[in-house]
Parts: sequence; structure tokens; C-alpha cells
Amino acid sequence: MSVDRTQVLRTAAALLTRKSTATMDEVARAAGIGRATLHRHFAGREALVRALEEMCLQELDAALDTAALEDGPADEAVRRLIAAVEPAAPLLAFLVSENQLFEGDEQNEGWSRSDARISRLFRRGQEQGVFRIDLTPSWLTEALYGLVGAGAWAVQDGRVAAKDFQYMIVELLLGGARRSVER
Amino acid sequence: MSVDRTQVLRTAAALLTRKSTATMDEVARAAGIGRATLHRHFAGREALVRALEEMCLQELDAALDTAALEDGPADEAVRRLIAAVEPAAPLLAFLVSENQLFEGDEQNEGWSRSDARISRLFRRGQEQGVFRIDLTPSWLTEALYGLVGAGAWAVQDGRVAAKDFQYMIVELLLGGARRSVER
DNA sequence: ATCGCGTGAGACATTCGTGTCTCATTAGAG
DNA sequence: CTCTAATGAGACACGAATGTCTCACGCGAT
Repeated sequence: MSVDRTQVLRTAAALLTRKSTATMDEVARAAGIGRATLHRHFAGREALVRALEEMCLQELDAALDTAALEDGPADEAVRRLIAAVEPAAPLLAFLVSENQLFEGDEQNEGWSRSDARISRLFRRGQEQGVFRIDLTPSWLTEALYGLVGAGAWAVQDGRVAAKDFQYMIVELLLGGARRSVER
Repeated sequence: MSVDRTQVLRTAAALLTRKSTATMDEVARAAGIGRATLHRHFAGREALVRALEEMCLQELDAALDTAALEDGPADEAVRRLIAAVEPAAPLLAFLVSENQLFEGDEQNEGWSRSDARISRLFRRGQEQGVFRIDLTPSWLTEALYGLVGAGAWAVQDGRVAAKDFQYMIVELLLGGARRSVER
């Protein structure tokens, strides 16, 4: 009888990823519950997005843990990161473009922490001579988000096969970031 | 007395790039005209976005011409392309994410043409042995859009210096796309 | 069997953006 | 200078989405 909050969030994520302007009513119907009930669990649309953001951040955080960014060569850590982050990619893409709306008011603290962790990985790679030093860790982090988002959309629209998602992103990102002797 | 349509479009682009949910009223005020006047020139919000899209496509097309994609080594053509496309980058970023909203209904014909031109460039690079063949031209095109968008946002938020825009994108994209002997 | 809590459905007021209209004003052409 | 046409400001109706509320229903615990 009781509503499964997580299930509702997953459904909402799936819907909003495809149609970011979906109504609260549409979200409710997609989750198979009444609009009133949806409202009882999430005070409003903003609260819903916040909850999605929180869920996404948790998954991202978990992915960062899973990838064990501090271990081994930095480029392999990047591979693991992309692989670990793939399931959250569509939601991530949605939230990244959504955050672009919320004019630069306050950069959510959670995002900054994740950014910092990824950025640190690139910095480590540079210090160990694995990555080129002429591209800032900050930019590489942005680029990673950008490529993950582009990949998620490309897959969703069928322009790229889902099975190629990881490979395409990793190869492009690493190929660009990896330092090669003769360049 | 008469309103400069182009000027209005440029202002609208600048505003919508920063705040994609801006009201018609906000757009009008930003352009220094009345909401009624804005409405006389653009039937509605959709018409405004269409006009922006058209403008953006023209600039993109012009950039593709300027870059002379068919001439010389493909990687240098990519450099020229990024350079030529930079002025339109913010607007491009806005429209790309905007189009993502309109659920995959109908892909505007203009975008397909530009996509095809860029895609052709990457294909040419592959055929000439300049680019790796394990990344599809289609994906490289998507990645280019993604990186340009990420770059535009990063610059707008001050995470990347504007003067580094071209370099960061070109280096990452080409470094990843360029075929290097020992890989 | 009964009770209580969460739920679904719907009604309702409110807010917000939009689109249309009017009217006074003014720039610019003739 | 005069007249025309476009503009700015504001009023207005409309639709969509939101947020709140009520009420009947049914599952699950007691």
C-alpha cells in the first residue's frame, strides 16, 4: 500500500530524462500513483528535482568509490570511472543541463565535492606523467561531464549504440588527455 | 524608431544562454523594448526560438564555410572549425540542450545538414589516415558539440578562461581523434 | 470483523506566462 | 510642419501547472 519512494524517483528520472518538461501529473502517472500522493512525498517540483539530485549525487559518489580513483595508473582509473558512471549517465545529463538553468546562484556543495574528486584524479595523472599538463584538471573534468552527457543523449536518440557508450567516451577522453611522447 | 531585429535576437541569445527559462517579458526588457513590440516581431516564444535557431544555423553554416573543411589535412580543418564556431558557441549550447527537450519528434533538417558536413570531415580524416577509425564520425560529431557546449558553459561560469576556449577543446578533441602510431 | 492510515480521484483557488487589445506618444518620412 | 506608422505601457482574458483540500475506498494490522 505504501509508496516506494526510491521506485518513484527511478521512474521520475527515466521520464524526466526523456522529457525534461514533464508535468507533476505526468510524473505521477508514470510512477503509477496519484498526483496527490506524489505531492505528499515531494512538496513540489523543485523538491522532486532536489531529491533526484541527491539520488544522482549518491550514485555518482558510489561510482567514484567503486572506481577507486586513487589506485593504479590514472588512465585506468578514468576507464573504471566511466564504466561505473554509465548507469547514472542519463540522469546526470538531465541534472547538469537542469543546473545550467539555476543561474549561478549557489553551486551545490555536493557537486563541488564530486567535481573535486574527479579533478584530483586528473591532477594525479598529470603529476605522475600520465596526462598532459597543458589541459587543466578543471577543464578535463568539465569535458568528462560534457562527453558523458553527449554520450547519454546520443545513445538515447540512437545515434550511438549503447554497447559503445563506454568505449567511445573513454577512448576520446583518454586519447586526448593521455600524454604521448611524440606530439 | 524601428526595432533592429538582429539586435533583439542577439540580446535574446545572450540572455537565454544564461537563463534558458527566461520569460518573454525578460527577453523584451533585456532588449530594451516593450513586450508588445517583441510580440509584434516574434509571434510567440516558439517563434523566437525558431528565429534564434535559424540565426544559429546560419552562423554555423558560415563557420563551416569559413573553415573550408574540405581543404588540407583534416585535423587542421578541425582546428579551423572550432575557431570559426567559437562566437556561436553559447547560442549553440543553448539550442542543443533546448532541442534535447523536444522529445525526439522531428530532427530539424538544418541541423542534419550541419551534422552531415561535420561528420563528413571526420570521415575524410579517417579515410586519409589522420583520424582513428574505431570512433565513428557520428560520435565524433556528437562529441564536438558536447565539448563546445561544455566549453561555452565552463567559460561562462569562469571555470575556464575565455582565451583558452579554443585550445582546450581542440587539443582534447584532436588528441583523442588523432591517430598516433603507438597506441 | 473492525479500525486506522495511506491512498486515488477529483474539486478548487492561485499563480504565472502568454497572447491580444487599446491608447497615448513619438520618431521619421514626405 | 504634418501625417503616418511603429512603439511602450498597461489592461485583460485565457490556459497550464501548481499546491491545497476533501472524501470515499481498501489494505493491513489489531
